[in-house]
Amino acid sequence: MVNIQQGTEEKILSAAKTVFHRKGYEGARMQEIADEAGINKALLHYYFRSKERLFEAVFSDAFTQLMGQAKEIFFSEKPLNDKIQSFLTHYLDVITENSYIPWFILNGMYERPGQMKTIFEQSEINPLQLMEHLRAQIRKEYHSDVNPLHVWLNILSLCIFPVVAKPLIREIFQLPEEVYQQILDQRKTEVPRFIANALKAYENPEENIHNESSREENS
Amino acid sequence: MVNIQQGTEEKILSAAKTVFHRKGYEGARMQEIADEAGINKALLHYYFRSKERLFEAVFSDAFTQLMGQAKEIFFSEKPLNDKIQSFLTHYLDVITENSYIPWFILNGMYERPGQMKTIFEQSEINPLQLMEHLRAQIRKEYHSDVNPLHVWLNILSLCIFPVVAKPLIREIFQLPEEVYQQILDQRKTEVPRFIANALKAYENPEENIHNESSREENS
DNA sequence: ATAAGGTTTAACCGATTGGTCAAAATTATA
DNA sequence: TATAATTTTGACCAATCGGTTAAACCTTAT
Repeated sequence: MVNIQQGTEEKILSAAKTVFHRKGYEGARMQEIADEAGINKALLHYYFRSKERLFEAVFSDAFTQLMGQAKEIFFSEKPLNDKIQSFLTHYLDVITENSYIPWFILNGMYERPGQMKTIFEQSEINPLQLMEHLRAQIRKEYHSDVNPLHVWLNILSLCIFPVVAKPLIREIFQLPEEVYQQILDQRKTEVPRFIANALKAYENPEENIHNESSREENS
Repeated sequence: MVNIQQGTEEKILSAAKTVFHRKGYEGARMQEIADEAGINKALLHYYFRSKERLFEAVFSDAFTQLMGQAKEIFFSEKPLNDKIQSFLTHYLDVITENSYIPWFILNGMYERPGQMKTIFEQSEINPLQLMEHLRAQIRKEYHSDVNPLHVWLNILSLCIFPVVAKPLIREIFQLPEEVYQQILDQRKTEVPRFIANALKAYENPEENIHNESSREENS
């Protein structure tokens, strides 16, 4: 009984993931999800009560899949260069299987902002601890007091944006899928190198508003 | 007659922009656009025939507004550092008035990929020329043969992603609107500096697949 | 064999949606 | 002033949508 029950529920989640990932909450149709799962539409409500709850289940899974391992990577003791390369490798592996995941997560923040809050509360990410860890690492490896939030934003930007913007960039440059994939593969080494070079030459910025507003610590 | 006609059409475009920017194609309602414009819903079809055509008109305007001046900036003879700062200043000014524009454009590529093609064909962007211009400039200013597409992707990533991901980052870090705005303002100088530092120390990558696949030119 | 519980289904519902239309109102022209 | 052209409107349409329900079916327990 348990096996059969989990079978249907997991089929629904897998189908919902496929449809929500490509079309977002508003664009997804419950009938399409049911068709994808090979079941009657009423079963969607039997197991998940509503479209919204089904979406939240899918979003939570996606966020965990993308950011869960990122936490381990960034809290490890590896050099920053290695961390970035590990994160990019992990991230691009996730993207290979779920190419819509970054757009899906960003889109979820726009379509259902209120509902996403509880998912982050459950994600156990401690951003301030992450910033402190990053700050200490930058000091040790690059002798710089740069605001770690900017560095972290730069790392995320360089890793995630080229994937999210893939349809746009491919259209502008008329690039085939496999050429763009090669470019993304190259970035596994390009991005860590770019960041390492930037940090090597970094000078302390004149002011540091993030520190002023969130944590009183200065050295 | 002409004045009155343009008045209604422009009211529709302004209202459509407001609604499409926030809710995307699927989430926007024609009745809501009509309400926003203060007119009867049938007029939307009288002037634009369909929801899709109205969306395309709005998308085209948005793309021109965001990337039109970027072309001038990047084809100018200014130093690269100044170009990036100008682009960021322009970009953040556009964002101040239309905060959803970057997401709207990226999202448009996912929601209506087919329809966006004609808009790029009309945009008169010559990406290969832009890449050559950038390559020459990097050689002259930084004595590097780095693939300009990577540099350009890096510039776009660092400029655009923090705006697109604003809801996500603010949620993760629990940042108030004005604190995040200050962070974005800081990036007007942080990003050009980060890029300049990275380029100063750049070493030529071992392989260069973009060149292999699109242009046979090597030095 | 029967009962209970869980799963599944076809049919249905009310609400919403993009789009249409004939007529009225307004504006422009002769 | 009369007519033509354009703009605007209220009413309406068919299709779609998320969700519900009673009944049938299947599995498990007694």
